[in-house]
Parts: sequence; structure tokens; C-alpha cells
Amino acid sequence: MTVIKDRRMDILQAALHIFSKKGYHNAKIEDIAMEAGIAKGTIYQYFSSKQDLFQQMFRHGVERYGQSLQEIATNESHIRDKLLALAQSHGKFLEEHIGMSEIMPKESKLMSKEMRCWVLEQRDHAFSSLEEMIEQGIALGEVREDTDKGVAVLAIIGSLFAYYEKESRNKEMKFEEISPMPWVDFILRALQ
Amino acid sequence: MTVIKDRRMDILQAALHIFSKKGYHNAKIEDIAMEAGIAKGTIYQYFSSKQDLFQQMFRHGVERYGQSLQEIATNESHIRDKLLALAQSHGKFLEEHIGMSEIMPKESKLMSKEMRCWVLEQRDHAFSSLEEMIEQGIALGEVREDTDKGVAVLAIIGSLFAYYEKESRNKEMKFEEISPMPWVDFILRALQ
DNA sequence: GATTTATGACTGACCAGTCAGTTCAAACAA
DNA sequence: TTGTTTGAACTGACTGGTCAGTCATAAATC
Repeated sequence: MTVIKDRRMDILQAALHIFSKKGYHNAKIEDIAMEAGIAKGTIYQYFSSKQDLFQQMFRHGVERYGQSLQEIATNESHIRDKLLALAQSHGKFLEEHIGMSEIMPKESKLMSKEMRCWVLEQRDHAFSSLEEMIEQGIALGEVREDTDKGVAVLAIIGSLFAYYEKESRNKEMKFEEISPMPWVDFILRALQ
Repeated sequence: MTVIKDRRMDILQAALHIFSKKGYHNAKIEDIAMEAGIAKGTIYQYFSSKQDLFQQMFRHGVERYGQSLQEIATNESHIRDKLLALAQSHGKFLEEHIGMSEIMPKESKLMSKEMRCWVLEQRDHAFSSLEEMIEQGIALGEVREDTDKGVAVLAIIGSLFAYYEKESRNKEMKFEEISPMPWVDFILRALQ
């Protein structure tokens, strides 16, 4: 069993950790290099700049989140199970990418125009998956027919983030240990 | 009619504008000074540091938001009207403090421990007001008795932010022109 | 020993915060 | 009324520290 080191991946991991902990501007390239166990200069072999590193790291995270969301939203199960899985996946993501949601880059300088577009596309993608989920729910008679899909999706996402943030802050718990049931029940009421 | 200039207020206003537009780290003290029509040094007559200015500006905004939220949540009207007023007030706030919600400081360096505590207190305050709103709704028979108040409040706040963000991004509209009705209807369904 | 990859001291740009100097309105003196 | 003093408020050139990015050199790999 040989361990193949993927420097690029090491750096991406380290960047995620450091950026999450310190935020973009307080994270030094040297911090990230140290975390990855390499020297500062090496980072510039794989990434052209701090901003480039940040964007690639961000992209990586968004892709993974979107992927798992889509899988859940479009599988065969009942709406209740989907919501539950969605929440659990969200918790797991927060656990692994702790702080990722905290550094969602609002500053325009951090994101190229293309990147910004890409993120919005990804979001629309995710939203479509969730709307499809609602539609399937309607088809199965699990969701009211007159549900405003667009608003429902926004409410699901918005409240999911708020719920996990509040719960994790109040109780000293790992994200994965937070019970999603109260959230699921509340959302179901709005849908049924 | 004499115009009494309140330098402190001028600076606070300028800071809100510049910080909102550029984010904390990309906002230069000189930018803020220029926006306020004064010289850089003058800012240090009123605020001890960039961070101090940021915190006082932030505090100012949070106080105003919390105040109007409490007024709405605890007045005499029906739950539907309260939700509507809440959304309208939120839109108005976003219009005036555009970008405020974007710079919610996640970086620990930007906020002293006391400040962080204060913000959490304010949030708890706001949440209590909203829980009280739900209770009043239950008392009036407008809200289901078995509603989980905590989760309901989180969902209301979380989805409100998400709704306004999405709507403002999709349609090229002022925040105040966004119709809160679809959001109100969705939330009411969950409560009734 | 040639080529690829890694290193870390160095440089130049940037900007928060300082402070010596300026302004000006109001208080006082003539 | 006019000239003079005072000091609080303001100014902006300057300083010192920070850090992204470079590159000559070293180590590793083939």
C-alpha cells in the first residue's frame, strides 16, 4: 500500500481548514503552507495566487455540496425521508467543512465574474433539484398541490441553515449530532 | 434653519456605505473619510481604530433592526399582518443598509468578545419577541397549538433572509418593491 | 547529471495609525 | 467695531509593520 501524496489536494485541504478558521484576509499563505507541511513557494507551483487558491477551494466545496443535494432530492424516497437526508447531509457537510458557510465570499474582489456566475448557476441547479423534489412530492400526493415551489425551496434552504447554526451555537454539539426532526416536522407542515 | 453637522453620524453613515460595498478589509479608512467629506485623521478623533468604527457602525445597525422587529412582533395585530410588516420592515432595512447583512462579521478578529456576546443577546431578544408573537397567535387561535416555537422562529428568520436575497438577485428590483406575499403565505401554512 | 520540484530569504506594495502643523470660530481686549 | 488670542477640530504626509508573490539555490527524482 503506497501512499501517493497529492500535493494539490493537501494544499486544498489545508486552505479549507485555514480559510475557514481565519477568514480570507487573516489567513496567511504561510499558515496554509505550514498546515500542508510544505514551504510557501510550493503553493505557487499549484496555484497562481492566493485568490486562485481560494476560488479553487471554494469551487471544490460547492461542487460536493451540490452533488449530494442533487442525489438526495432526486432519489425515489418519500418527501419526509428526503428532508431528513438533506438535513443530515447538511450536518455532515458542516462537520467536514466547518466554517465553509462562514466564508461565503461576499467581497467582490475575491471572486472573478466567471466564478460568481458559476456559483449562481450551481445554486440554480440546486434549486431546480429541490423544486423537482417538491413536484415529485405533489405527484405522490405528499405535498399540497398549490404549493409555491420557488418560495418553498427558499424557505427550506434558508431555514435549514438558520436551524443548524442556532442549534450548534446553543448546544455544545457536533453538527452531525443535531437532531433534524424538529426542522423536518416544521417544513412538512408547510408542505402538507 | 441651521444645519448642524454631526461628524460622528456622518462617519458612521459613510462607514456603513463603504464597508457594505467593499467589505471590511478592502475598505480603506481614507475611502470612508472621503465619503464623509473629511480627512483621514479626523476619523481618529471619533473612533479609536478601524475595528472600533466597524463595531460601532454594526451595533448601530443591529439596534435599529432589533427595535423595529420588536415593535412589530409585540403589537396588537393579527399574525398575518405581523408577518407582512416584518417582511416590509426587512425590505426597508435592506434598502437603507444595503449590504449590511453581507458583512455580518464572522471573523473573530473583527469582534471583541463583549461585542460578540452583545450580538448574541440581541439575537436572543429578537427571537423572544418572535416567540411571543407565535404565542399570541396561538392565544388568538390563529396558530396551531402544537407549533414548535423555537423552530418556527428560526424558519421565519432564515427563510425571510433567503427570500429577499433571491428575489432581489433575480428581479432587478428595489428591496422595498419586492412583494412579501408569497413568503407570508408559505409561512402561514406552516403555522396554521 | 539533467530535469523536475521544493525552499525560504527577500522585495515592494499597501495601509492603519500618528502627529506636527493649519484653520477658524468664538472669547476677549482695545 | 476692529484687532488679537486661544484651543479644539481638522489635515495629510509620513512611518512601521505586514504579507503576497518572486527567484536564486537546494533537494529530490529519474
